[in-house]
Amino acid sequence: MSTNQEHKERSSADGEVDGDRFEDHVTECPECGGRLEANEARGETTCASCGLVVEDDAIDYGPEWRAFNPQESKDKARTGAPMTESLHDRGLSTVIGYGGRDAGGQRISSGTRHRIYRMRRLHRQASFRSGSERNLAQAITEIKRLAAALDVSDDVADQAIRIYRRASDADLIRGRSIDGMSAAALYTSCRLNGIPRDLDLVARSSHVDRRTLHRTYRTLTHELDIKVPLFRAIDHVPRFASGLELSAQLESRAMGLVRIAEDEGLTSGRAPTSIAAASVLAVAKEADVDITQKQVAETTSVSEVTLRHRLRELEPLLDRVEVDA
DNA sequence: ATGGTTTTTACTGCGTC
DNA sequence: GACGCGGTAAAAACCAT
Repeated sequence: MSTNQEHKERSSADGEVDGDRFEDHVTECPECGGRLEANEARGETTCASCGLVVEDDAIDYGPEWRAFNPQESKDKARTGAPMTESLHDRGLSTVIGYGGRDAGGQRISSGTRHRIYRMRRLHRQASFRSGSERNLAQAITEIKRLAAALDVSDDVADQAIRIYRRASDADLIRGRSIDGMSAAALYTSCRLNGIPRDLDLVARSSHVDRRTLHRTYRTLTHELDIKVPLFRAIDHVPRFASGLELSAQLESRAMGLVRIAEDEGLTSGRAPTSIAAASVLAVAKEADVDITQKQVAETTSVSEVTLRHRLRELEPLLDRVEVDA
C-alpha cells in the first residue's frame, strides 16, 4: 500500500498542477492543535499528540454514505450492486431478462424464446421462497405507502423495512396484522431518526387504531431491544413555538424555562409535550402575546387541563430564566 | 393482572368584552 | 350570550411490578 507515497512524489514532480490543492493541507490537528505526522504504511496522517487520524488522501476511498453509528455502518456497507430494502429480496435475486436477444446480441429463436418464457414464469414463482417472503413483500408495500402519506424520507422507510425484517425473523408477526406491524415499524423508525410523527398521526394514516399500534410498537422495541431515545421536553419547543408563530426570542426563553423545570425535577413522570407546551404558553403570556390556552392545546395536542397544571408549576419559575442565552 | 400515577374528558362557575 | 379561564370528578391511559 503505497498510495500516499505515490501521490506525494507526483505532487512534488509537477507541483504547478497540484500545488494549489496541496498548499492548504492541514498541518495541525483540528482536534488538539498538535503536530501531524504521516504514516506512510497505512496511507494516513495522524496527530502526534492525540492520535487523531486525519484524512489525507487525494482519492477518497471511503464510502459515499455516512454512518452515524456502528449499526448503520454495518447496514449500509456493501459491495456489488446496490441493495435496496424496497424489494422483498433486496433486489439481489436473479431476473431473467426480456427482450429477444441473447447476451451476445444475437436474436433468439422462437423455440428458445418459448423455453425462456416458461423458465421466467417458474423462476418468478420460486422467488417467493415462503409465505413469510410474500408477507414481507406486502409489508414493504404498506410501509412505502405510509411513508409517502406521512411524507418521510426513503431512508426512514428503509430502516422501517429493516426493522420489520427483524421482527419477522424474531417471529413477532404471528398473531398481529401485517399492516399493524408495518405501521409500528415505521413509527419506530421515525422515533429513531428523530422525525416528529406522533403516534396519532401514524395511526390515522394507517387503518390501525392508536391502542394496537402502541402495543405493537412496545413489543417491537422491547423484543428487538431497540433503544429509542426518549423525546425530551426541549425537543418539542421549536415545533410548538413555530406552530404558534412565536418569535425566536420567546422560543429560546421557553427553552430556558424548560431547562429550569428539569433542574427542579418538575419534568419526571410528566409528558414531555405537556412541559414544552406549557413553557411556550407561559412565555407567550408573559410577553403579552395574544394567545389562548385553547390555541396552544390544539397545536400541541395537550389538553387544556394538563396545560393549566403545568402552567401552575412553571410560571413561578419564569423570573429565573436568564435573559440572554 | 394490579396499583399508582398522569392525562384526558366532560362539566360547572366566574369574570369580561 | 360568547368566550377565556380556573377548578373538580371520573374515566382512560400509562408504567412498573
